Parts: sequence; C-alpha cells; structure tokens
Amino acid sequence: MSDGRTAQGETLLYLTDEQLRQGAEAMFFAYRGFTADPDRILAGLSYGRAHHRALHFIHGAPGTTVNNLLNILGVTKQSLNRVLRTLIEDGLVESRVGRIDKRERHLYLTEEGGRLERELSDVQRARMRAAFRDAGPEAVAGFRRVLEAMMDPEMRLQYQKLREGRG
Amino acid sequence: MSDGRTAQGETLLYLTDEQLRQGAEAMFFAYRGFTADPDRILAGLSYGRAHHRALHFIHGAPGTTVNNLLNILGVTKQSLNRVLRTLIEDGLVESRVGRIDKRERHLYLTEEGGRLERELSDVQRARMRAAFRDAGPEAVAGFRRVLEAMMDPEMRLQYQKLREGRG
DNA sequence: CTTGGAATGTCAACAAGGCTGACTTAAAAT
DNA sequence: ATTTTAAGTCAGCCTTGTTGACATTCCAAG
Repeated sequence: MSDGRTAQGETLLYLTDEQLRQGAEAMFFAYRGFTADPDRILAGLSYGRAHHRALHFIHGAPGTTVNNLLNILGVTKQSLNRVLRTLIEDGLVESRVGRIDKRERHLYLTEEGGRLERELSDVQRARMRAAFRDAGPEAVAGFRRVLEAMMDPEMRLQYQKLREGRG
Repeated sequence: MSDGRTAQGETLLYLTDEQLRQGAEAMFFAYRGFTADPDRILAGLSYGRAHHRALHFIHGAPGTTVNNLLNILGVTKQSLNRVLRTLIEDGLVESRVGRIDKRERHLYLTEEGGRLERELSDVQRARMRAAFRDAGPEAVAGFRRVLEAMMDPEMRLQYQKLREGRG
C-alpha cells in the first residue's frame, strides 16, 4: 500500500507493510522479554528500570559525568537526579568532585553497586546469550545491523562511542 | 568471564560478555528510536504509548475481546481499562457486546480510530522500512530470528498466533 | 432454579519515572 | 566583572503501571 511495488521480487518482499508490522510487534514482545528478568530482581528491592540503566552505564563508563549520563539516557536532570540520589544514599554509587573542573561530578560504582549491576546484567545476558545461541552468528550480525539502523542518529553516535571506548 | 571459553574460535566469539553488553545497549537505543516518532504525535494529543499499543492490536485483530488484549499487552485490566475508556469516550474505539457470549466486549476501531492508528503506524513503519532497507534482507531475517528467541515463551506464542491470523 | 465462577467494569489509592518551571550554588569562561 | 555552565533541589503535574475491593452480568453445573 505505501509503496505499491511489493510483488517485484524477493529483494523487496521484506518491506511489505505486513513484514514491517511483524517487525514492530517483534520489537514490542522482545523488549518485554529483554527487561523481564532484571525487572523481577528490581521489584524486590525498591528500585526500577531507571536505576538499572544508571548502574549499567556507570559500570560501562566509570567516572562519567552527570551531564554525559544525561545525554546517554535521554532524560531530564531532575529525573536522573532522583534516581542517582537514591543510589548514592544507598551506597551503590559514589559521586566525586572533578579535579580539573570542580563543577563536574564523576560517577563510580561502589563495591555493592558493582554487585547489583552484575546480578542484573547476568540475568539479562543469560537471556541474550540463549537467544544469540539459538539464532546463530549470522542472525546476530543482522540483528545488530538492523537495530543500529533504527536508532536516532545522535543515539547511534552515543552507541558507537561506547563501543569504541571499550573495544 | 561467565563461561570461560571465549577464545575457542569464531563460533563462540559473538557470545563474549562484551558482545552481549553491546547487544543490550543496541536494544535500549533502538527501542528509543522505535517509539520516538509515534511518541511525538501522541504528545500533542493527550495520549501515550499505551493508547498506541491498544490501537495497534485492535487494528491487527478487529473484534478481539478485552481479555485477549489483556494477554497480548501483559498489563492489568485496570490499567488497560483506563486507556480503553478514554479511547471509547473519544470515539476512536467501539466496544460491542458479544452475541454468543454477552459478557465479552469486542473491540473495533472507528473510522477516526483507524485514522490515528494509520498515522502512528505510518511514521513507525517509515523508520523501520529505512532501517530494513539499510540493513538488507539477510540482516532483517537475523533480526527477527534473534528477537523471537529473546521473547518469553508465552509471548512468542502470542506473536506467532498474530502472524498466522494474518498470513 | 439456584448457585458458583468467569468476564467485565469501576472505584480508590499508590508508586515509578517521565515532564516543566523556578531557583541556588559553585566554578569556569569570557 | 559578568556571563555561562554543571549540578542539585523543590514543587507540581502526567502517564501508566500496580493492588485490593466490589458490582454486574451471564453461562453452566448441580
């Protein structure tokens, strides 16, 4: 309907509205699965998905500033601050004043914060590992190529920067 | 780290913790992109993502019951009811009492509801179409294989049932 | 026919986690 | 000296999820 030349051959068959619709539903259901396991753990503490995301990215880029984290997460500072404050109060995250620029706060996981981050990412990785194993290496390459193409350009930059920063 | 045999060869290289970590981040950033365009439209209308999801699945399975929708969306009936009520009040969704079982309510999009659903899915499909086109058919096949493997088994059943129901 | 259970709807209360707007403090940059 | 930036804070609002309690309607089994 939207481009009117779906029967042109195999090369375009995967771009029919029905295929795109299935892709959207796959994203919806898969994302639910993706977050389900960490969510179960977090429900027992008094934390949520937002805390998990903060722990995840602080773990991945120790010493990151609040502003940098803000850009990665794409939320307001008020929203992030609420989450960050509880994590600092509970001793999961440490906030150090910058040496070069003393306005900045650099964020690090404490030992306890590292433990929770690991617990959360372990269950999430377990599911992803199983999915990757089931689907095979070529499917995984395609999975990543499509997801990267689906990101907003700015988010794609953030994503690539994180990858480079770790190798 | 978690399984200790990452250097065994190419076949397992894609299962390193770092690869899984990147997969998780790709999911996070891509899902943001996936929802960004419909969210922008909804923000102007006093509706949210929950309304979009309801419209989407009613469109895809006209006449579905409330209970069926509940299972697909995975939320409580109270939560769905709040969303559904506003959509019905605003004339976007019609709720018909079942003929065979009069306890059931069958849900249909009105003309206006269909219009909004199309507007939302058009922008979402546009992004997905571009991503699929950039990534290529084989990547798309892999994308779907991995997402399907990532779902909870019950959700995978729902997903497959929806696919069958439409061909 | 009565009763139990299922499907639906509704009310109230609550929490997480988004948002805006206004404002402060400290430090860097101009 | 002034302006801008980074961070934090307070207050209030919205969406969307949750529980729990309860009413209604209706099918089906006893």
